[in-house]
Amino acid sequence: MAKRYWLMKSEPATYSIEDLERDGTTQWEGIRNYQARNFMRDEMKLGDGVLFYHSSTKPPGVVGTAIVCRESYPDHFAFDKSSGYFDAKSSPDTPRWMMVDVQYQSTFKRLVSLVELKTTLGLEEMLVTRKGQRLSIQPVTKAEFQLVKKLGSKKAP
DNA sequence: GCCAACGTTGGC
DNA sequence: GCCAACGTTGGC
Repeated sequence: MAKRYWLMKSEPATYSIEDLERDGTTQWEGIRNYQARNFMRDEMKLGDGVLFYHSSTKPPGVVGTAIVCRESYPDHFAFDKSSGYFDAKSSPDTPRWMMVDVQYQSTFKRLVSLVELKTTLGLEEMLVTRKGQRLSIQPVTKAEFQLVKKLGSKKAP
């Protein structure tokens, strides 16, 4: 199975690339959307590349990269009544929600903004650029991953 | 199984 | 803070 590539959104107020750099690795808990869960459960494999995207910020955009370092397992925050991610319909016997762990890889020299993704030849097809696209985990192509990484590792265009 | 109501996401 | 887009829920 060839290595695949993903874009994962996070609100920096909740969890930022700086947090990931500090922690080294993190659990990607709290995904409560079936499509996103299915990507984690069925398709994200050890070693896959991740574009780390900051959402709900000015401006939103890709800020670094990470690597999938643990394949899917139950999101136990769904079992914890005191967690904001609690879901009564998920239990240890029949877990509804899954998560993966990701490992810090790099912080870009500069943010590659959503506007730039939309206007860069070769990136305009990325799901994140589409109106109304809210999926917090999205597949990206190898070419898109490499191009975004290249843009982010250079100073402003 | 339809669909209206509601909640959430996330850019602007 | 607004609101468009979309997903989920629940009555029927």
